[in-house]
Amino acid sequence: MHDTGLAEASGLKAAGCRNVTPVLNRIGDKWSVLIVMILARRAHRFNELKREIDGISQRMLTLTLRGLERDGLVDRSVEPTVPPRVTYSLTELGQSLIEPVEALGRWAFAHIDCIRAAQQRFDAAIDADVPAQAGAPGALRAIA
Amino acid sequence: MHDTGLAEASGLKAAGCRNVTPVLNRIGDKWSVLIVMILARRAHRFNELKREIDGISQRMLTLTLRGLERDGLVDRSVEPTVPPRVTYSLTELGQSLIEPVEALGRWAFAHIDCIRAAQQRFDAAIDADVPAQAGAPGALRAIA
DNA sequence: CCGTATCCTGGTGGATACTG
DNA sequence: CAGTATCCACCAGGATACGG
Repeated sequence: MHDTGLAEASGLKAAGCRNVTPVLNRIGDKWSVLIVMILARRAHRFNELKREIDGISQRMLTLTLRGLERDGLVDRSVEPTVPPRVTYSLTELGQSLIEPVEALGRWAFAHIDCIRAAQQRFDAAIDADVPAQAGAPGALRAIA
Repeated sequence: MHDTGLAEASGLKAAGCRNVTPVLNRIGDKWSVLIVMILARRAHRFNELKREIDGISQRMLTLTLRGLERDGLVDRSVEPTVPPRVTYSLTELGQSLIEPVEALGRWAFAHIDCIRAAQQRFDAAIDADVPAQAGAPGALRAIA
């Protein structure tokens, strides 16, 4: 395992985390990654995105798009026709994000079964330990 | 319908996203990645983690740890001494997460300046467009 | 030391109605 | 079409107190 990166002893610990955190906040939110992945295929217009995602509110689409634009990941171009024609696309920076995100996606895809199995084992163990009746004070089990 | 690669040029549709989303919810939360990265260096005991993170509440530490354990990323071992000695460490699965997360970390580190520059440009443009007086209805600008 | 139970607040995000 | 403005429900998560 090459250790070129973050987890190296002391140096990058705090520094590395402080750099990753804001990025995580962005890609960790409900819609950003999804939008980036959709725009990775091709540029989309506003309502095109809204239809494709379906489940997102206008508000959140606008907000997320603004955030991505602010971070320089997405480009917003307006053709001053009437009605206005607004097209969203990935910037170079945005495209460079695809690779690490896909790496994560591949990891998720590769291990999803493993994770689900672990979850079921865990939940089963809980039930075994706690044959408790309804209403009994549980053990912080808001996990399930 | 097994799509081996997540995002071939045109690929990555809903199926891929549904696999990534739960993972994103985990690594996207406030503490999970941080904990995983700390445990990547060495196993820690509960209060050791609490001290190292400092800013986290017991509640969230417990909750996050439980979540990671449930997903099979973290192993919790209790030595039945008194007082109890509980040690948390990464499982194999947990260790395999380090690589893609570090990839993201490297991306963040490499582009953080670029992002901050974009943000400042964006904010400056907003201020230029809106020399508005205080109290004026702004344009969804809860971004800054 | 390692948690759990309870209370409470602030922010996230959905629904809805309105505009250019 | 492409947003904005406003209201509101929900719950993540901090503070605190207690228990094995």
